[in-house]
Amino acid sequence: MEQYQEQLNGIFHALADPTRRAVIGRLGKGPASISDLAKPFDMALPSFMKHIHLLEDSGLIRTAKQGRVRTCVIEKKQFAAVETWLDAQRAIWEGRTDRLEKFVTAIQEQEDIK
Amino acid sequence: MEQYQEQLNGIFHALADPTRRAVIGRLGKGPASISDLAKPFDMALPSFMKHIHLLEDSGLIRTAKQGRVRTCVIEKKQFAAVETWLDAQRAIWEGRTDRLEKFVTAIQEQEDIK
DNA sequence: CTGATACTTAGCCTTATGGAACAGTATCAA
DNA sequence: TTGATACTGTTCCATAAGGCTAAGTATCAG
Repeated sequence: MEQYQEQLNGIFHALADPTRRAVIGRLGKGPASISDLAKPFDMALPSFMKHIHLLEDSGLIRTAKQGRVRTCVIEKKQFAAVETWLDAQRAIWEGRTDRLEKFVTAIQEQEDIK
Repeated sequence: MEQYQEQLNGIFHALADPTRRAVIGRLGKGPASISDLAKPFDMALPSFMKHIHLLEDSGLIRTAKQGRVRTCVIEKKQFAAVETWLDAQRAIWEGRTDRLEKFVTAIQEQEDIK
């Protein structure tokens, strides 16, 4: 539960940068290598790599190296955390008291205490 | 369009902090004053205010002062931007070529160039 | 084996973030 | 009118974020 919060921190932070959102957009069309991904950006490779690392740490993408090429893939499952959070908010707005809301208000309470 | 990107920067950044998400969660239940909102957090008021300002700048909440009390309200409409972006990503994943995707790939292209 | 390619590592720099303290200002309540 | 309440403004601090260059490593192509 606390872990869910940290997951959200990472995901939202990752999505807060336009470069990283663009990478997500690109990877939505299929896997790509680092240099392919980096091409459209006017940025030194090491700088770009930081974005990739951050995306990977957030769980939004996965990467693997084959020979000298690192290939990146989108991790669609991870986006569910955002969906869940949004749904949770709507549940609160609508005063719903179903299982989803209970799950969420529990988290919310945890958060409030902390 | 460029504006949409900056909106997303602000929103995602705002949501990347657990204190701010907790405030959103609380405001989902109804309006509240600054000090009511701040109560659950072990944080000096000026520090807390920064979160409020940031949330307000992102458009996720609105605030107004009456006498000495500033009341905060959630701005549900603003969450639509996140929804739109998520839908857009799914549209890309699914290779959809409807209007939504066209809108989004246009944005994506813009982003890629920049 | 040698050069080019594709990252990686390491360090540096500037600005932003998230926290603090402390001192104000402006209501409201008595 | 005086004290408490509810912010607000200012300044400071440590760390993280996002960029850079320069140098290093590890394939792969010839």
